[in-house]
Amino acid sequence: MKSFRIPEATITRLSFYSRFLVRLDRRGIVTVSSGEIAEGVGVSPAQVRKDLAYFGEFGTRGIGYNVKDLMHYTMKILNLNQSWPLALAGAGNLGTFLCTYRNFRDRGFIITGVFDNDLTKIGKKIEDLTVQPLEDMPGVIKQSGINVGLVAVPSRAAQEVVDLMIKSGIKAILNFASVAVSVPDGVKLRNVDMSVALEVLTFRLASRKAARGN
Amino acid sequence: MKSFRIPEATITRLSFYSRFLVRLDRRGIVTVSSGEIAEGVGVSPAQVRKDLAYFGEFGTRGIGYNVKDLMHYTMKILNLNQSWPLALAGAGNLGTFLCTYRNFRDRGFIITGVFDNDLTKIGKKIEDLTVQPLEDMPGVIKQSGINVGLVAVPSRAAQEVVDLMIKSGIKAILNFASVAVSVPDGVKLRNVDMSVALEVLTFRLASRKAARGN
DNA sequence: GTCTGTGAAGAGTTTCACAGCT
DNA sequence: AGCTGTGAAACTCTTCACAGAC
Repeated sequence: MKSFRIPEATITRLSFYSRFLVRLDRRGIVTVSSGEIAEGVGVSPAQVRKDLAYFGEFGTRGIGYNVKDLMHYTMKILNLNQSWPLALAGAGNLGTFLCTYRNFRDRGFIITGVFDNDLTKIGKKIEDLTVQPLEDMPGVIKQSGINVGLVAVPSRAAQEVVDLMIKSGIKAILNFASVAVSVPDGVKLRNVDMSVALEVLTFRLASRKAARGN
Repeated sequence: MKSFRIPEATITRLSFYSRFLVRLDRRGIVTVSSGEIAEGVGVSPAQVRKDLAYFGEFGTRGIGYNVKDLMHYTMKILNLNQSWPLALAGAGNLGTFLCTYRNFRDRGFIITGVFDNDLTKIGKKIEDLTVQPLEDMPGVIKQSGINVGLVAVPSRAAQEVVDLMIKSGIKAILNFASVAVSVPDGVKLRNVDMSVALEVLTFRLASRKAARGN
């Protein structure tokens, strides 16, 4: 544990390394080299070593890394050795899907409350959850000590919901609405927009004739 | 139109600029400055100007940019002045959600075929689509001239489905499975993993006590 | 005065290449 | 011999700051 500001990209890759190590561990593999990790997640071996070096010395020269140990280290760095309760605003198609999304549960993210202000949705059962009125959200967040919120409401309602979450004590927000929302200092925010990813893809696709590959 | 290799990040931002401009245009706003765009999408004004400069000179000094014109330019750069048919593999929770995802349609991405090899899913109606057997996918892709594929199958099946798509003539793939898949040169690939975004968030959340904010 | 377009400086990230340990 | 950990070099991306156009 040494450095100060760790690159965003390093954290993202750490998350991939961690998943890859879980898979190796399940297959009973004991030792792995930076080259094998690199191969498995699609980066360079030096990158893997540099990324890990931000957090300590986890390997053995001449040998590589112990899979179980490194898996635990990466999980610990990402704070995945605990489970994270989540508050979800929005019970439409996206919200409903997120409740069923296994990747969240597999990594310790548990949706604990679903909220909407649409009367036709309140009371609806999604998996083992019941959609609650939005005005109950602050109480539930405070009572359950939830720190992380998911915003899956229409764009026009996003800022309002974000404000309400922050007032309720939420410290980090994953925003699925395709609009920039503002948060005060100290609150972490990330946006996820699946169609942005598609647009990058179609841009590259069409420019492949003009410029060279990729 | 001048530069050669345009940064990934520039394309991503262009996609945000484009959305923001659509919104301005709907509100009847005629002119916008780089500063206002910057404010609206959360980047610096110089960044906005640099990004646009990769593709040409779209503004007027002393005035700013014409909203309608710049909107059209950005759409054209991203190849969104056409509609893109998509092939979707996987009709589970994620696949079903993607069929209903309005952000895709709004930007011209139309899911044209849904495929699965689960007999309990084949024949199921999702919106106006019917789930077809996976073995029919190559035929549909070729016949409809589909270039872009969405992979929403379980991780273990991802590589197999990707290979099938490529054999069928798909040139770009958006992979939602949380596993690295490999594609030959010339095929574009992007991965989307919503829980990675959450993990970056929880990392920052927990390290805020140790280091300084964000 | 306002705001764009851009070369140059600055900051940040990745790759190289090798010393050092097993 | 094999593989990690790491300074230094190379590269990429962002910000600065100002000339030029309105």
